[in-house]
Amino acid sequence: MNRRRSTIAEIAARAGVSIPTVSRVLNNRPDVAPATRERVERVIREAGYVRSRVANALRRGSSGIIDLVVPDLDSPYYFEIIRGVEEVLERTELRMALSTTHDESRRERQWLRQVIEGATDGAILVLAQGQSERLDELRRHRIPFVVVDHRGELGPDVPSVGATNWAGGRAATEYLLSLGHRRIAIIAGWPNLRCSQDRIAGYRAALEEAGLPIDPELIRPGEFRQQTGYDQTCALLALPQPPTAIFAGSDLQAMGVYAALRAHGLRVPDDISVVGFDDVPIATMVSPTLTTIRQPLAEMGRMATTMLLRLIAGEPLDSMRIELATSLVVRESCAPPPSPDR
Amino acid sequence: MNRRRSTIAEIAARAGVSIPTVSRVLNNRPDVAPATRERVERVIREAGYVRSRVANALRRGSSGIIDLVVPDLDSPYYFEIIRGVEEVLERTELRMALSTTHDESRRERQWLRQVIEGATDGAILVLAQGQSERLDELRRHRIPFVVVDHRGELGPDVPSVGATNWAGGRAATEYLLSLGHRRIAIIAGWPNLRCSQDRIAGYRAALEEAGLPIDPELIRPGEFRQQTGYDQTCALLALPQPPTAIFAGSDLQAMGVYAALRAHGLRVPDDISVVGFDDVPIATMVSPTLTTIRQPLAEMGRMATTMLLRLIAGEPLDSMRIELATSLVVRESCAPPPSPDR
DNA sequence: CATTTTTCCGATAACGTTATCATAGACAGA
DNA sequence: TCTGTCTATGATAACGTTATCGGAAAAATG
Repeated sequence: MNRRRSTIAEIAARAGVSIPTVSRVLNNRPDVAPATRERVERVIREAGYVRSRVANALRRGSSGIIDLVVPDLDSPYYFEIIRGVEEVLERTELRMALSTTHDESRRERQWLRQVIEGATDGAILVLAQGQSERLDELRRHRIPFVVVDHRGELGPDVPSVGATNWAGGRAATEYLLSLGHRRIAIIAGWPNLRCSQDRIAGYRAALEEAGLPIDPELIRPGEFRQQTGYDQTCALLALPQPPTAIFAGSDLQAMGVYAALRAHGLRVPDDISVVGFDDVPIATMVSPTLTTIRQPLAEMGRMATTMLLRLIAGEPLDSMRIELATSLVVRESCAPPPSPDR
Repeated sequence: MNRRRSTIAEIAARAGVSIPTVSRVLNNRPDVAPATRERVERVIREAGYVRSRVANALRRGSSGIIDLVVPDLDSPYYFEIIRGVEEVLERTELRMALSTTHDESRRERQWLRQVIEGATDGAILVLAQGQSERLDELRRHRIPFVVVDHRGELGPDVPSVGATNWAGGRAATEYLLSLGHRRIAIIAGWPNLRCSQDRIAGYRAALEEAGLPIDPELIRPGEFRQQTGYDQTCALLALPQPPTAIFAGSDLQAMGVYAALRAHGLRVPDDISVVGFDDVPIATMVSPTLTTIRQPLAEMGRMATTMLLRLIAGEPLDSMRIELATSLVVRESCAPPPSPDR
């Protein structure tokens, strides 16, 4: 059929109008006579014309693309966020460009260059530590952006969406305390991550409020991966006085905890209770189903996108930093500690 | 600092050369004197110049973006494919635009319009049924594309990547037969999906080869979701002569099977064996870990991307249709059937 | 030294759209 | 009828690049 991509000029010629008039029709401008509009629209339809976004972008200065940058694609955690972003974006004309940093310094600059070159309308960043110099660079290029769940320190003027980590840490601990647990271990993320610190602080607050001592042996650092859960659980079980409950830093970690406990012949929740963090889909699929602190990840993605859309539109933000509430989701993985006569 | 985005013209003026020369430096053309090149490069660096991809795209006719279209973002299945695509793309200068169809006819046209308007360099499509008219439209617009795991009938001239579903269905069935099972149920996807048909055909082939009768009651259709696994398992258990093994159509479905069996007080694999399909990460996290037919999803994504890159480069494809091998991954969810005296 | 080739660089014209401004005609009010 | 608004349209110039061509030095060749 039509080999080449048809242009606005062809349509204009065929419809017997000028080029700007076609443009006006395409953009639904009011100043076109109804008869003309109809004629042009018919020609457009017949020719199977599709307008070039590129040319549009060049002239208009906005590309219709927003960038979503995540550290990795290896955890359901990120996918939930991606889903939230997509949900909002699919109702707009914007496309989502997805890229990863892998936290390598080699690639650090690369994504930034890609983002800036790409004439993004804006960016949503799910970053690991630091990288605040990168943010400066984005700002210098006047690229609107929102940071999701930044794990480091963030300036007060940086638009960001997070979750109430402190409250989550406290809620999980309080719940375990209410079941009667007195030796509760917490496996966190890297100690230099803000969210880890917050959760540990919440954990300490709950213990202190209950008048219980804090045993540094029961606070274990690590990564948010399965392996960490496994390893640290083994270490905890080797303690002279092992914990009766383990609060993991992520649901993935909790899966590692499950595996380690099974390997030691311990049953959840009869012998030991487990609480996760995140509430990703797996939590409902394992047995026993995992009691966890829900982070509204998809909603964080949605919220960040909504904020970004406002920034792009030039509207002011109600608040620079938004923290969505975490909540305790009780399932089957917790029970009162085994009777002390054991 | 510099408020506006700097252009090639500014660089040219500052370096005392013409605009095309700057362009030549940017594109590493050989016909630039070393001294000039160095001078221009220095100015570029000092000015913090980044070239406009949009203008480049308009002039060159290629946008540097490839589209990845998936039906949904609600299954680890798609994420594995996305990961594979990303792995290849991150080594190139191309960006990935991710969008979903949700299999709604309302959105069907929309993604297509987005893809075509967006001046994509190419597209990778993970589609549900049908939609071959859409493919025609892409072809008409000369947009290179590759289809991943198309679930319907595909013309022989359509570049596509799939998995050996028939072999997978057969391998799973043979494995269960080798353990001594004689009543094996299969839960598949929609009967009109090609992959479902293939797997069922593989299942039948294995049974026939073993000289066993095929009981239509044991072949259950459904979706690839967890709920289907649960529902169909309940139905199977209600049979006068229930199966001793269940071959699920996806790992997610298998999770539903697990849940239903637990609800009926049956143990895996002691009372009943389960095999999944896909081998997504969950398979290793549940207990017992899931024996499954591995589909190399990430590799399918990688392969599709590699093929697309060739198409974009104008190189010929070795083969239009590539099927990657499925393989049986033996874990803990299968055992010989319980002794018949039960 | 004259001639050819090579190397480097600049003028200019695209790419396909939209914004700006100007203008022709229609219509109302005096 | 004249003047002044309003409406619909067209000419033209951008947006920031790259491709094409031509030409001036510089280098190679006779």
